[in-house]
Amino acid sequence: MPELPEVEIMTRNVRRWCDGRRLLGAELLDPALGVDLSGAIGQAMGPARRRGKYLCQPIGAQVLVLHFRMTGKAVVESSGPRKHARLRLRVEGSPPVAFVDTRRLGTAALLPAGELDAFFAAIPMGPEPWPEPRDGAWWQQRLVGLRGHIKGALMNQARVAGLGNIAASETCYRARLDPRSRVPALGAADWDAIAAAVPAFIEHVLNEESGPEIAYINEGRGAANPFDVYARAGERCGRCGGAVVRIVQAGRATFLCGGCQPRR
DNA sequence: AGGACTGTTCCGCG
DNA sequence: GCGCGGAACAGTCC
Repeated sequence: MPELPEVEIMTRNVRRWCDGRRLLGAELLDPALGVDLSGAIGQAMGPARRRGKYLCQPIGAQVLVLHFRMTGKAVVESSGPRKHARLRLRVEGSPPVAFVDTRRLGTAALLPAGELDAFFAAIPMGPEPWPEPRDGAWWQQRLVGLRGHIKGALMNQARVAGLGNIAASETCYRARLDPRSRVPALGAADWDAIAAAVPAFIEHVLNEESGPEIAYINEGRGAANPFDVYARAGERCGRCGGAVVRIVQAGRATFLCGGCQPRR
């Protein structure tokens, strides 16, 4: 699924496609999505915003909340209907905007704008790591009490929102930290390194992937891999020349350089 | 054929 | 009670 930077890109795109325009119609192509937009037809759409990995699109007095899970995307259908579209919004003066989601794990909800805060309050989701500056002390405080490895801790949405499987590997790489290091073993310098690595990674992805549609590196053969270690097992580390390896943590793939990410 | 996959939630275990 | 890891969800692509 899209992680924080990809959802940020999609949010900016949706804002450009929808903000200030009227919703002319909605097609629910996958009833399992379970969202009824009939009451929102004709309403003006406001600026989309992001919270964690959620995208929120105001429509009149309501908000459409999307979560993309593993394979979801918000796309503009400028060249016709897309395969795996689950929901299509017809937008005044703009091509349709579709929620495309191959594996259909994504979710959607439509709620009164006034209930959005309560909606998020009911989801265990910590504060945003970006764009507000966060220092090492902030990170240490957010992850205090966790005893597992740092990679899993970085992905803990209840502590800090938005970082996913790729961000966790890439953050550890940038921080020169073995992702298997236990949280209690980290020192002040490690927390500072994490604090610097996270925004650097997010902004790198925003620069690399911004465009009308985010690309999954395992999708087709087109997209170049914008990451330093993710999906680069067997390649050389661009920093020390060591070998990038793939390991499994909690059932998920982790990538790291065996040469320059010592364990704490 | 079998496994992998940018996420979340539920369950059992320690 | 809390934290952790595995399984399940689902479809496609090697």
